[in-house]
Amino acid sequence: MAQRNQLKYIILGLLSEKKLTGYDITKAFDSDIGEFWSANHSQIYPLLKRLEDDALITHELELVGEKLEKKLYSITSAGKTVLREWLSEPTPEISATKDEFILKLYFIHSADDPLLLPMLTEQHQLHQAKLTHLKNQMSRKFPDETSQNNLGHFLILQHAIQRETRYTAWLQDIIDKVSR
Amino acid sequence: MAQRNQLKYIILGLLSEKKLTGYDITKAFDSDIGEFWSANHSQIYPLLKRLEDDALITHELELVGEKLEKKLYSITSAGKTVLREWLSEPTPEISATKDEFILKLYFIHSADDPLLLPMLTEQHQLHQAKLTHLKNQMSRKFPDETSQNNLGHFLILQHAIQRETRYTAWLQDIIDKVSR
DNA sequence: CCCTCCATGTAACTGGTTACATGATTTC
DNA sequence: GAAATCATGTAACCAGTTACATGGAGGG
Repeated sequence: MAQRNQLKYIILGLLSEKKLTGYDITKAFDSDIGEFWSANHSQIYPLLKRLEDDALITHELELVGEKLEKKLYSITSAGKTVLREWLSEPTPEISATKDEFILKLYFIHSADDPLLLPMLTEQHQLHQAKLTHLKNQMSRKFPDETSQNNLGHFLILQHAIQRETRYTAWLQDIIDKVSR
Repeated sequence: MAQRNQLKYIILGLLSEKKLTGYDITKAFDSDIGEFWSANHSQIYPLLKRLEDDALITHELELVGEKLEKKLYSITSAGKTVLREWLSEPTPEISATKDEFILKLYFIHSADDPLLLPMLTEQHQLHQAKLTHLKNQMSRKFPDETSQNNLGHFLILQHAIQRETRYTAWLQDIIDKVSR
């Protein structure tokens, strides 16, 4: 997608909470944020430089051990303004959910197609695993059902769990009908 | 996404049903397939050329009126093989659902944030509209609840309707809690 | 004759992935 | 001392968007 840099806002959003290195930001996509977005370090480092050029962030050097200097980035007030503006803007797009399985399914015209059942069971397993993972995340991050100072994260997890629950149920339903 | 060309398979899939021009394929993304995928003609035309170079499709010229020649593309048997192989392959990725609203929500930490309620109501309206549209599509395309020779399309519509139903209910639930 | 739709292309640019490349620190 | 992890970058490439560009056919 050659769209308006959304990664930019993720970085600003993360830095608005605390100071982070490029490496920390990269890591964030393996955990929390990885649940619904992805990015590689090769994309992050150049973007950090660009954001600093635009004065939305700055960095200070921190010495680790003898030689290793890491760059601790923090958001500037200009950066905070840009972030807040983005949050305030309307979000009128409903992304086209590019799910490859759904795409394949579109080209399965008949219930008799021998590919159908294997496809369905594979996806069911995947989404079941994802659901389990999400539920674990939920009980790890929000053990006492209070969303504390992290309402957004709580809601997103809740949303994802509902989505995967619905997805697996849908698949199960088709499996039942097809294999009957 | 710089991933394995999925558009390629969409084109092969569409051509496996009937002969189409580049224009027809472009149009397909405004209706049926547009429900879950998007593509521009500027991406389609060069790809058609590439697929023809790879002998997965061919074209014949058809004269319209006096001068206008349109290219009617059809799939070759090599193309059919490639399509079938793609359908047979596992689909082990769960795409990261890049939903900008979800992203924004992640950075809303408190229920007191004045941006929260407007965001929620905006999204509720959008997804409600989408749901209505999908239901219309369903009754237009499958008026008598039989999925005929188009099982895949039927299932995808069903899935999308369930997804949007779930999405709007989730939003409504948060709205109720926040505005209470 | 004008407007809409049919029809096909190219160019410039941005976003994102994969691969290349290097070196320090920590842990076992 | 070896392996895993921390830490930062660049280069090549592919996917996808926006804009540029052209012209015929059909309907009113």
